[in-house]
Amino acid sequence: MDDQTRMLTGLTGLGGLSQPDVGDPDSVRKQQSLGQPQQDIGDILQQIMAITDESLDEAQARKHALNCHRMKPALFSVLCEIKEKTVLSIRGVQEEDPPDPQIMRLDNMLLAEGVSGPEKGGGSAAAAAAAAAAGGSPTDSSIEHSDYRAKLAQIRQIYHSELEKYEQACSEFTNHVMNLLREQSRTRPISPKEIERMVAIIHRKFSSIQMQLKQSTCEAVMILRSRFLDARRKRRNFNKQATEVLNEYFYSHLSNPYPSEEAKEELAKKCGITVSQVSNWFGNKRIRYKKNIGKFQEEANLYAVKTAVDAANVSAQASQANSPATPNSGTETTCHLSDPVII
DNA sequence: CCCTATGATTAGAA
DNA sequence: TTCTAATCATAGGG
Repeated sequence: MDDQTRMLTGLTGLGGLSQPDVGDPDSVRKQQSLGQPQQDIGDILQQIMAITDESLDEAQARKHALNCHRMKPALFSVLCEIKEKTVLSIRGVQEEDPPDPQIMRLDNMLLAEGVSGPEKGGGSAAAAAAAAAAGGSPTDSSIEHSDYRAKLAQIRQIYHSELEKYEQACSEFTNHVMNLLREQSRTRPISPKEIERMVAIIHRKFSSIQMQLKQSTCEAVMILRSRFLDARRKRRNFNKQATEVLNEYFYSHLSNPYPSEEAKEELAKKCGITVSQVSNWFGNKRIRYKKNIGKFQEEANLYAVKTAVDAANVSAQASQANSPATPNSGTETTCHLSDPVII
């Protein structure tokens, strides 16, 4: 609408070209009043005022008339020429900005914290449940962990929905502007470069909003993290079962108590703790055992017996599966003798 | 309270 | 990088 007005006034300014098409009812009076500038301005004002009263259909009709005017191509080429001259000055304004280091830093942090990027473990609740199930019984540490994860997931969700909203708004706005420019390009010359520039400006504006979002998300994660670390400082002992599993492994590999990465992972899963906790445990255990072997002798014997008993139980269970009434399933030999079973 | 056990953190070595 | 060794900070028992 605004552009139409400009177009119309522009044309009238170029020697009343539009008047025959526009159908100005006051054209006669206007010609008469050429010698009186005040009167002329009054007419123009009236015309302008009249435009605002026009219905959309009328405006559309005017636009169409304008586009079909016989002088239009000539005018258009003149405008193109003018544009050609002025575009050089516009080009100088164009600035090239490399990826903002600030936003890159924020991106990296969000990625590292698992807020952006691919979803890990498919949500906090599922992950916590999986951890609890793997560990047999849910430990305090896993509860705290799940709490942290839940909070992080919440932040993550908000971040993503906001980001999506911004992106949608940005593309919508860009589309709108592009359509507007395309529409305008029928009546005034617009180079693709200009459209590109416009889009870049819009994107810059929106990315500055995104940066704010990223910044506040980072802050939220930092606060959550510090609170979680504080909570973690309240050390919880591992549950009995976990300690047993770890000790069993330790004493049955006493000659080389260095579990491989895979073994650590399995132990972690069995105990419902993290791999680094397993590493910490073995680190502590090795050094403390080495420092005072005597103190741990009793424990060592206990676990040596335990593993032996467990082994016996395993074979006993295997035999019981076929004859549950077996009273003394002591050794492998008795098992073999009482049951002709494949183990 | 104190004392010991124990999980976590750290610097530095391998 | 992982591992050691020292150390910190808390849990838990008396």
